[in-house]
Amino acid sequence: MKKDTGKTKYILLGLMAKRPQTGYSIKKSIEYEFRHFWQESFGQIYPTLKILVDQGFAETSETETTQNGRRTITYTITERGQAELQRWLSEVPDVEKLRYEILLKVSFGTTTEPEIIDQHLDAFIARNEASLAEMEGFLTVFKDLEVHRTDILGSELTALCGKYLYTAMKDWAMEAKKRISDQKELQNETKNP
Amino acid sequence: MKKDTGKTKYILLGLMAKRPQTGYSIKKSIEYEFRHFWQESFGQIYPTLKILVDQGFAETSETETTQNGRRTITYTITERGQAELQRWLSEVPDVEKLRYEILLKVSFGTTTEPEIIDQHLDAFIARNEASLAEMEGFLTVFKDLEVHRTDILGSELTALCGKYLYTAMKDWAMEAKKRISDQKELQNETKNP
DNA sequence: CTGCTAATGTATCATAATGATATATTAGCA
DNA sequence: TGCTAATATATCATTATGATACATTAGCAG
Repeated sequence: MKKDTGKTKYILLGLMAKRPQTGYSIKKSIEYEFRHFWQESFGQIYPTLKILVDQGFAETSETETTQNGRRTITYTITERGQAELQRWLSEVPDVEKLRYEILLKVSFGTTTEPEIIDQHLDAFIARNEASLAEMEGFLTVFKDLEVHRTDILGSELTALCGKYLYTAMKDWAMEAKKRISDQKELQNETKNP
Repeated sequence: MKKDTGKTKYILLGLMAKRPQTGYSIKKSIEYEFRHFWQESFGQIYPTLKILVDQGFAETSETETTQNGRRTITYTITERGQAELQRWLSEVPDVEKLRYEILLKVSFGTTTEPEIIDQHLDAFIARNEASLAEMEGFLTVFKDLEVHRTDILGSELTALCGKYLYTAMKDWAMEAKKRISDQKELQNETKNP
């Protein structure tokens, strides 16, 4: 009987609050704006949309065939859905969950395989620099838009978070490389005095 | 037939490579050292340990009753397990997965509920400051240890990553608070000129 | 105008991960 | 003596992930 949906429910409601959405457009929106901090799969999105309708938080304007002839189901948030979104917003957010595989490798491999770890760190730095550039691109776009447009502040703060995060991770990786190479030198000195 | 175990397998192997472990000690080790960047549940650990034995990557020295009389199963990494660990170490690590619920709330709520978001950000800052202090505590301990001990470099780099991360997140949240309050002021000015 | 690929769209499934809970023993402490 | 916390193994329902299947259409190259 207890049909709940974890956190997926709320990102769907939040996106529907901006405009009606299809399952596909929700997936694309998350990939575009939240990819770096949140991810959802079709396997979560479609079933959750159905549950939201069951619970009265969303409505379908099922246009079996759109102007193009392609079958689409558009979901719109209801008033109850709006209320549910507000209720969730006022709750204290959960502690964030991270899974940094590179950290496991660094931790387990620095002493045995310093060269490999060094390569991983190089790739990690490149990846973080790319993300950083993406975030700065967003921020430039937002800055160019009208100052008084309040509806973009949310997106701006998301990009800003990315900027801080990716800068920090890049800096960490550079420092890590240095410490690993320092250690290697130290070991060489002890061997060949 | 295809019995795989995702990433859980490798953190278990990595920890077993340091010393033989029980399921419980693995859980505690992860909570102690990797909590901030990786988490595993008993629901993953115990079944995975069995699979590792099946696959020949670990061995049990099943002491049905230890010195204390409590039943424990100690798992030791095998040579095959060591090889598997090395194989994984040399693979390019996956892109990290994050789930920052606060970011969703900030994104969906800044304009409609600025006061609530401000409170969430305060709590977020406090939480990140606490984690930062924890990381700095670790780093102090490591610095006090012998310089030539290479086996702690991994742990040190983990803590350092935390230091960078939590500093960045704290700074972001402070900046976010400022921008939200700036926006509120702007709105008030337009209302009462 | 034909054929190819990419994008849009809905949907499911096996696998993996989470969180809670059950069970039992022992250590420490008031 | 009785309480709570820690140690230890284990399972289960719920959630989440990643891959795949299927169908249509838009755009483009030959």
